[in-house]
Amino acid sequence: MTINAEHDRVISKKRKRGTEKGNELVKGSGKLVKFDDEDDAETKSTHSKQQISVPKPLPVLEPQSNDRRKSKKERAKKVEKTTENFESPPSDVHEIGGKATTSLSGQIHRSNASQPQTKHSTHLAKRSNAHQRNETQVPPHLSKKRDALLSTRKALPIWPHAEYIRAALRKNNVLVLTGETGSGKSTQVPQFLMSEPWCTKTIAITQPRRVAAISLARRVADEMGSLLGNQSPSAKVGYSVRFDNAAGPNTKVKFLTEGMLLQEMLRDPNMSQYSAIIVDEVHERSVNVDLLLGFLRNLVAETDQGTKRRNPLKVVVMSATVDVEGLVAFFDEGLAPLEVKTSDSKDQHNSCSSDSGSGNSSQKIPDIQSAVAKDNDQNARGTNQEQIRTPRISTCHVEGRQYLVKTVYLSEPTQDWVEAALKLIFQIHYKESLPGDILVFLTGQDTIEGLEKLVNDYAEGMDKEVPKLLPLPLFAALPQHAQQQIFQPTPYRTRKVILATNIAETSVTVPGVRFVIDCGKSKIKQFRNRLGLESLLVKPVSKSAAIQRRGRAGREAPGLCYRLYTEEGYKELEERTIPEILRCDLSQAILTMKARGVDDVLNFPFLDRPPREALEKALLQLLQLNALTDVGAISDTGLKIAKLPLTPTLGRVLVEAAERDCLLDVIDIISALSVENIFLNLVTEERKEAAEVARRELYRREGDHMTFLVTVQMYTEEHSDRKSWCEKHFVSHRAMQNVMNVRKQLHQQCTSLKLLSPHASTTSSSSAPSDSKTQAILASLLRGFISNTARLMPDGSYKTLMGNQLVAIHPSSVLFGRKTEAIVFSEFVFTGKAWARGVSAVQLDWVSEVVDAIM
DNA sequence: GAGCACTGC
Repeated sequence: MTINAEHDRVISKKRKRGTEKGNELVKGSGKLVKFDDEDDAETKSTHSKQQISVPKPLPVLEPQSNDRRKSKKERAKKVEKTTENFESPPSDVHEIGGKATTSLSGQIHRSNASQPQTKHSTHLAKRSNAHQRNETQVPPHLSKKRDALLSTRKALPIWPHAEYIRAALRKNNVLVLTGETGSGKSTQVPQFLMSEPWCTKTIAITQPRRVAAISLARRVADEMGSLLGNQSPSAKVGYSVRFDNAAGPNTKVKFLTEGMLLQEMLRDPNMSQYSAIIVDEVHERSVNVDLLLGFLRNLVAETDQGTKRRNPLKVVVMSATVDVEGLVAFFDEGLAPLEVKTSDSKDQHNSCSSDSGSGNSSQKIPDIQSAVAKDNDQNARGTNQEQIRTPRISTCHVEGRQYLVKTVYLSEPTQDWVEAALKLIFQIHYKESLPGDILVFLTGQDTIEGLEKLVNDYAEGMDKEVPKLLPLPLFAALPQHAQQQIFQPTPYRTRKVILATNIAETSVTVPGVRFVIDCGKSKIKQFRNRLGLESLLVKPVSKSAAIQRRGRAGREAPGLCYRLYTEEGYKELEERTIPEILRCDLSQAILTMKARGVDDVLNFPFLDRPPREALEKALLQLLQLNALTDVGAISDTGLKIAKLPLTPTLGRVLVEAAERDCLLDVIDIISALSVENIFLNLVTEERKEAAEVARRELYRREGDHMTFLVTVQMYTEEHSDRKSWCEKHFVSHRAMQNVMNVRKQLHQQCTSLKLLSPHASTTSSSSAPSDSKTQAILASLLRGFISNTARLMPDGSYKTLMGNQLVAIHPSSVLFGRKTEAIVFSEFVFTGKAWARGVSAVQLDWVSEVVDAIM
């Protein structure tokens, strides 16, 4: 049943029944099977099953005010009690001193350190304090904060492992550290290492996302009693993300995004300013992290052989889930074969492991264990003698802090998980007392908005005694202020229902969630090499993603996770999400490798090796862009492109524009292409029509790219009130601010790459672009996007010039519905149909001109 | 005729 059909059904039913309310919902719903969930969802079959009883009559709800206060008090009591009984931190104190929760605007909501701040006077604390005193004068308010935080730090599961971690890295250059959410690894490990004898320079610690890098840096600065790098020259903690560098001359611990470190690596291949690189959140397996690990493996192998660096580079690889063996083998294979011999390699794998987080267990330092010897290594050397492996890669595992979450499956599979989710939302709402918000994982904006409407419609008919339901959508394209709503305190007698995409899986931590509903699907991007087309389709999630989603229910208290699929369905899921590097267009990654000096990309140490076809396709593409020479070496053009924060195609467009004397215009266009949609997505017909009129002065018949140019130009020329200019034209002000950031960065980089004269004006000509200018701009676009061209067919459809692939102009394009002899487009996406987005009209002979120039 | 999950430089 579609959302709309369901919606109609609901409405008509509501009209008929009037007062029967939400109870109706659960009737006829598939029965749910419930399992007790220990740690391991995979072993369910042995667990006792129980049928969830379908709709109880309306639960009698106690007066909420008392109820809520009482339960809070009770919980507080529980914390105290636990603290008395155990030396280890109470499990209620979740993530103390660990990650700060970040909202999307970068605001930080730190978890309260509810740990009583008693005076600890262990020798560790003394040592730490004395150490700090000797170094610099710390302003009193900073040292006060630092001392207050110390007890919280000591309560972290990772704290007892400090000495082990230090010893491991004194002995070996590589440490693989697994630690679950809340273990404190991201904040503590750099602090453990910074006063080590080998640590004469900076420690870098990478994060996949900007907000994480910034909030962790703030947290660690507080813990160390330091300012941030840009606040004072003496600051010891800093961060570096795009558009925001807060690292100072004395920065000892530097948090940065993976992409930022890769860029630094292009300038300084040996990472000579760092003593250690900590790569965090490796399990997310971004393309950047895969490249980093490959580069680091080579670097470690080089320093292992005593070249280039004075002190060997230390590498810590940190990951949440366990693929220790794989990571250990990965780094070990890079090292030179060892001469010595030893007994059975299997027994050598003893690692440090925390004692279920109880904290006081591991004061004794375990032996540093060795990497597992690889069989094929031995075979390669053609000897029957057993090889000795001196320990070379250390491992360590630290428990996290997570409450138990029960998992509930459907007893029968369902096609309509929107309906199933709707039923469950109300079932939970009627059955479970407050507080406890619901987080629903859905696939996209469409289903989210559909379900939001359904929940609202149903909720209208609820009894007045029943607490209210507040559905809140959450997806990346949602305006900032709307996203902020999930961080607002829940109103009195209300339960929030957050309807989210997988943005809530990693990027945004939603507070207050006790119930998770997981539809088991998500939209996955997959690049098709042969067509040069990326598809975005709804696919089943992996087990690890499902586990991650479930974990969102247990961050503040024990929780419940409802999976809108059967237990059998769960077992059939892939173990892990396919790493991005196996799914994406590799041209940018390959260019980065070439720029970093990797000549033989086919034999680059990939953690997961992309298929040869994908690598070759990317090489071919780079060759076509003249980023590589005929022999496959990086060209001058390629080097320039690699340093730009753009895909190789867009980088090539920019270089071409410099030659065709339209660089400033093309920078404006590319800046607009680099951010999310600059034109607001409008819902109602009324607003859509109003927008059509208001944007008339922006739209250009040449297509989207010239429209972007005019929009950016008019925006920059608006000096009085840009915000109201945006409102007037139904343009996203936030997107335009991002455009201006990118534009400024591109101006700077083009200047330093000598594509732009330092004296050039920073604004493109304000008057409407002449025909010849327009043609130069479109020719530059064609140079990069020559394979993204299509011609009009007699039947009115478009087919790509290379590949004869059917393609339609996307409804968001200003050329939507228009017929023109040929088009060039900057995006080629398949979502049920092949769409061209970012489309410009061109003439066929321009296309052949560019083709001739390339051949 | 109809629609994009999420990061990052």
